Amino acid sequence: MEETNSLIEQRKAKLAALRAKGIDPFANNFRPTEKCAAARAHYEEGREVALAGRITAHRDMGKSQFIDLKDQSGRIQVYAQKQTLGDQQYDIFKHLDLGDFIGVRGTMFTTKTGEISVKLTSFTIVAKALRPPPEKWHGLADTELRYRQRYLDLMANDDVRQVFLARSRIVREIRNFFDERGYVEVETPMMQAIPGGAAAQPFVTYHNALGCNFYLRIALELYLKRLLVGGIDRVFEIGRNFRNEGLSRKHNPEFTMLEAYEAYGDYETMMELVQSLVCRVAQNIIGSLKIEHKDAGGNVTRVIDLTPPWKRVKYKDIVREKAGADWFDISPAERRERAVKLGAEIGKEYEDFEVTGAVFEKLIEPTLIQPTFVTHLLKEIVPLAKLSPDDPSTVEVFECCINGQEIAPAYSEQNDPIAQRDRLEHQAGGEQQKLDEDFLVALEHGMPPAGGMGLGIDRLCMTLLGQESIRDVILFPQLKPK
RNA sequence: GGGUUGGUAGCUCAGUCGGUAGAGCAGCGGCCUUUUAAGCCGUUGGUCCUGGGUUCGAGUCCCAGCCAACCCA
Repeated sequence: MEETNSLIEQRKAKLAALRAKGIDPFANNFRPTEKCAAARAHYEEGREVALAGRITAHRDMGKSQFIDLKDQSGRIQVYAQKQTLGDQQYDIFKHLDLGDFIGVRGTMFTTKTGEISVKLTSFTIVAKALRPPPEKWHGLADTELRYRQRYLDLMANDDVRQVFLARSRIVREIRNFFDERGYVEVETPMMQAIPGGAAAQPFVTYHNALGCNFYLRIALELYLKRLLVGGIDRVFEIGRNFRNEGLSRKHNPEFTMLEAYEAYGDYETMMELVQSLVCRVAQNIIGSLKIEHKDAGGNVTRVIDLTPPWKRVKYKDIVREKAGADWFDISPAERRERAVKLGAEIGKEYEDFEVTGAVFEKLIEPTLIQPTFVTHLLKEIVPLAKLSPDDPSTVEVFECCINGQEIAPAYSEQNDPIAQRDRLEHQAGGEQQKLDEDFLVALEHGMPPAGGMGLGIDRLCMTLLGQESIRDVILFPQLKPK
């Protein structure tokens, strides 16, 4: 059913009136010569310009009109006089609506209040808007409308638009970084018969012609390692992962992951890489290594200082610090009891290492606001990494935490096919179909030793752009269909 | 899954103790040829999220549901 109201009816009537005058309200015959921001930047009294954009404000002075014209680059004021346009054209111009797209030709001048403007000589309606735009001063505030109809959010809220333009620049800068380091960007399957590389619930879909189920990928890892086997020594991918889990301020079911693998590197190589990457992006895109996060009132709530070198701490050490120096010496039952006492939620089915993991997640991770590499996690947590030679209960791994969130895990990749099979079989717990046999075959053909890392692009953007919700760095976050 | 808060005009929001549904912006008409959240005068516009209930009477109180944000799991 088509929803309607009197404002839409009025605009449709205007549309019909324009057509009755022989005007095409959706004419595609206007070619702007420059953007609004460029026109303002290259001001020259009397210079002729042709600009196109949306009408975002309208000030009626009787025999003259002011409008604000806005395109992707910014806004510029357009001034129309009855005298220069003639009665007919002036009347049409006067009855344009907020939200309409028009093309304008005119000459540049400065008003007596000092605003660079365009004195209109002619205009073309290129897209009539049939619905009114959001309120000009307060913008669009309703979160549900902002997410469901993001185009309204982008048109009304300039700070929102800036966030997404910055996200685009961040991703481009990441690509430049890897390109300069000789990495090859690839694309691997999103639909996988066996979803591997992480512990997460996948989404299932069905392929009609092949007659079988596929899973949407939960990680990029196993395919990128196949490429190491194939001889692509430095490889990365930026792409969507899908995890069938709850939604929250920090979780969207589909999210963007960066993974990178470098042959003959290890987790230390990756540590340097993550630190350099994040610092470079911050410096070049945000313009600073000190990132301010603000509350709704604009007060600075915390400052994240990315200045290297970042703090390093071993997982066991930081756990001992918060959970007791004897944490790893007491019995699993005692650990469980103490974890509960410390306020961690412990599921009945949790294994011993998961109890420690819960303590880390609940008590430690949220406190790691400044960038910190937590290294040498327990081997059970990361089955695809190499064991540490000096403590084989841990692996050569780090988890990079910033802003109280994990944003980048990395490790020295396990390339011993027999050890890898043992670890994966142990993790699968006898469920043979969960084993990606082809990945193990690939390893048996020989994979060079390598360092690998993953980095959540959405969370990096939250951190760098001062956003407290993942929905504010994803253009169309998942919502329940209405 | 649990808790808290919210859903009123196209948008941003008021709505008192249960008693005729309000403002600003936007729209429409009028005045104004350098305004800029333009101004002034007039004016249109409502499934008060949905469905029940209580009541002489419900935007308001009660119950159930839907959607969202936040917190917790």
